[in-house]
Amino acid sequence: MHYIELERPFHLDHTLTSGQVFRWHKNGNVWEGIVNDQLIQISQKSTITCTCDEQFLNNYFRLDDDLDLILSSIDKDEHIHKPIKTLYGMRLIRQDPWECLISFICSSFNNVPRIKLIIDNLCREFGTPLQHGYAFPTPEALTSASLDQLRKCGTGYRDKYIAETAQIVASGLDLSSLKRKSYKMAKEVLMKLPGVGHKVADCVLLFSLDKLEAFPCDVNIQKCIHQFYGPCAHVRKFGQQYFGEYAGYANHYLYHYQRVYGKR
DNA sequence: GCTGGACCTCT
DNA sequence: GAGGTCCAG
Repeated sequence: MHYIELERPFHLDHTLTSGQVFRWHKNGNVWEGIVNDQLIQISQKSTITCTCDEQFLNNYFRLDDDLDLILSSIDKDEHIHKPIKTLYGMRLIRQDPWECLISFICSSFNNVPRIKLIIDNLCREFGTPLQHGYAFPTPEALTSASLDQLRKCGTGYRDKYIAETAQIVASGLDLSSLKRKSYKMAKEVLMKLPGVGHKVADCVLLFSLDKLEAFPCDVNIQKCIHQFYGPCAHVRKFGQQYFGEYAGYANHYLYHYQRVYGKR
């Protein structure tokens, strides 16, 4: 067990409950999740207690991002200021691109509890058994699954998207290599995959491919933007231009704040 | 490039 | 109705 004193702002609960990852759950005050085939346990009081080392934390939770600098750059008005104050310390996570891609293909026209259920099922049925739980299924493992098996996991009409995308990735599409491409180029590649439109592509770019200018537009974000900044035809374009190179952080603060505090 | 309808599944 | 995408027109 590692005890780590962080000098940078970090709020574990906000980060893990903000809807960017689907395989973490909280036992008492300890978060448990499987990342890269490893069971990670982590809790936060004044310091971090974790089964993983500091290097893992820095990479996975993007502690190398200068959060204060980023937040001050997106802190343009009262509408974003409130989420920033309330959720201060929330960070984007650097996920595995493949897991992120399949997770967000499952997210279309769906809700978070069901997304989690589908992913749990896929891991149990097609993931390598580990000491505690299951690894996320490999592209090859999902390629060998029948549509019927996928659908039994609760994927619904997304079964064929998953199967076809797995086939393409297993055939040699290197998702990680998209990190070296521009936002625009990487997005073009992603949007050729079945089940991947603008929104899913932007989630994968933001949460796993280091494209912090990505601005995923779901119904919540559209509601926020229209409510705060008036009707505009192109919400994504507006968000990226208004908030700049860290638009993705602005997006996620708005999104999570809207989900937790914006319900009426 | 834009618009409207269908779509698994479960509350 | 739920964190959209696909297909036609």
